[in-house]
Amino acid sequence: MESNVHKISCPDCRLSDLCLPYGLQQNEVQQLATIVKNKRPMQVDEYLYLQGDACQNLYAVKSGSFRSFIADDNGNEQTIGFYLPGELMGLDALQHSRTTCSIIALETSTVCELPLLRLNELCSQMPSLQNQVMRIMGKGISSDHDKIIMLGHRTAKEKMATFLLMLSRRYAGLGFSSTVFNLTMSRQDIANFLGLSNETVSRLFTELSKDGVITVKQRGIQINNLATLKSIVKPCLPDDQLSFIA
Amino acid sequence: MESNVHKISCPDCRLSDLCLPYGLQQNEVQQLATIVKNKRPMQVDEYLYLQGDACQNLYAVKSGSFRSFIADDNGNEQTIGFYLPGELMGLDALQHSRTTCSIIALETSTVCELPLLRLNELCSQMPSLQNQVMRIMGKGISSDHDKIIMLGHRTAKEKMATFLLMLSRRYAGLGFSSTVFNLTMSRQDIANFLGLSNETVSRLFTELSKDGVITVKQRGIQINNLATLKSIVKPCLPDDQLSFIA
DNA sequence: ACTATGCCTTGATCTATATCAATAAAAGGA
DNA sequence: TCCTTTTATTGATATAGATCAAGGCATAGT
Repeated sequence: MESNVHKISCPDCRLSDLCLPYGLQQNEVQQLATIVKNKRPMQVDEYLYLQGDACQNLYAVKSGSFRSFIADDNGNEQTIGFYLPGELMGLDALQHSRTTCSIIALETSTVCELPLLRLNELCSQMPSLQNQVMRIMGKGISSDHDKIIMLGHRTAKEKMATFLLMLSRRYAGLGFSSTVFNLTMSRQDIANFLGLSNETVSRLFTELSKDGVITVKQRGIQINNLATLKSIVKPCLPDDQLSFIA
Repeated sequence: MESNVHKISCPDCRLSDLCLPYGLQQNEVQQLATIVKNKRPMQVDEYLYLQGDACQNLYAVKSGSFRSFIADDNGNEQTIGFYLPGELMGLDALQHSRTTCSIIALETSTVCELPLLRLNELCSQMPSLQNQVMRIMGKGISSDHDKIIMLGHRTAKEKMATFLLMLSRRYAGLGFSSTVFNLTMSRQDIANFLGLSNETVSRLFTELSKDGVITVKQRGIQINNLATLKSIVKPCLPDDQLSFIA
C-alpha cells in the first residue's frame, strides 16, 4: 500500500474508473480534481461523521472501508451499508444538509472530500459531470432497493449468500480476487446489517464451511464454490444486480 | 375532484409546495412548467412503467397513488414503496436510464412527466432547481434508509404502527386528515411491503382495533389514539423521521 | 510470556411469525 | 338479482431464527 495514498489526485488515482471521474474527459477530470480535498488518513473506529451533523460535502472512499449506521434513541443501531474504495458517502445529507446516519472507519482508511457547493457549480458547467452525479445517486438508490428486498423476503441463509456474493463482486470490480478476501467488519456488524443475530451469522459460516462452499479463517474468506452460493440466492436477482453494499 | 386535473400546470397546481417547484421563484416555476408533460389519466392496475424499461423521465404523482415493486425470476414480488401526490417516481432509472422496478397505479391517478434531458438542461441554468432535485433525491435516499431500519430490526407490530403513522403524516402533509383516511392498497400489498404474511397484517389490524387504537372498516382507517401508536414505535425514530413511504 | 478482554462459536430452549386450512365478506359480472 | 371470484379474517400448527448460556480463541496490553 502507498503510504501517501491520500495525496494522489483524481487524474492519477487508480480508482478513477469507479469513482466520480468515470466517463469524463481528461481535462474535465483535472477540473474536478481542483475541488477535491485530500483528507488525512483515518484510524479504525474513527467517525467520518455523526448522525445529525451539518454536512455540505460528499466523500469518496480512497482506501480502506467504512460502515454506516443509524442509531435510535435507545442506542440501538441498524447498519445501513458498507463502503469500499471508489464509493461515495454523504448522499443521505443531501436532503437537509444534515447527515441522517453515522459513518465509521472499519480499518485505516482515506477519503476525498467534495464540497457540494463547488461540485454543484462545476455540474452546471459540465453536463457530463452532472450526468455522472445523477448516475451515482441512481446507483445508491438501486442498491438501497436491493437491501430492502434482501431484508424483506429472504431467509438467513439467502441473506448470507447474497452478502458474500456482493462482496465478491465488489472486490472483483476493484481488481482484487473475487474468491479470496478479508472481511473488514465483525460478525456483529454483518449480523446487524442482515437483520440477524450474530449467533445465526456464526452458524451460517460454519454450515457453509461444512458444506465446502466456503473456507473461513477468522475474517479471511475463501469462496470454493461460487455456483453453489449463487444457487442459494438463485432466483432473487438477475445476477448482475447484486450491487447492494453501497 | 377536478375531472381535468391532468391539464393543470405547475404554477396553478395545488401540489407545487410539495413537488419539484418547492422553493422556486414564480418565473422559475413557469420555466419548469414548459418542460412538464401532462399525461392522460391512468386506471387501476395500469403500469406507469415495467421493470427493465428504458426510461428517460421522472414522474410526479399529481393525483391518486402508486405502488412500486421488484420481481425476481420466479415472479416473487417485493414492494419497495408507495407514492402519494407530490412525490417523484423514476429515480431508480437514473443509474442506467433503465428502470429497476415496476410501478402500478393503485387507483385512478394522474402523473406529470419530466424529461430528464430537459430537466438537466434547466438545472444547469437554474441552481435553485438543481438544489431542489438534489434535495428530493436525498429525501428518496433517507426514506429508503428508514425502510431498511424498519425491515431489519422491527417486530410485526412495530412495522404496522410505523406504516400507519407514516401514512398519517403523508396525508397530513397533503392537507388531509391525519387520523381518518382510506388505504389505497390491499392487505397483501401492505404485508409484502412490510415483509410480513397477509394473515399477520390482518391479525394486527384486528388487535389494534380491539385495543381501541384504530378503527378499521375495510380499507377505511381511523386512528383513535395517535399517542399509543407512537408509543409502539417509540424509540425507533425521532418522530420527524417517519418519512419513509416514498 | 502471561493474563485480560473482547470476539466468535456451539448448544439448548423459546417464541414470533409463517404456513396451512377453513370461512366469511366484498366486489365484480352476467 | 344471483353467482363467481377475489380479498380478508380467524384458528391451529409448525418452524426459522432469537435468546439464553457456556466455553474456546485471538489479539492486545503488561
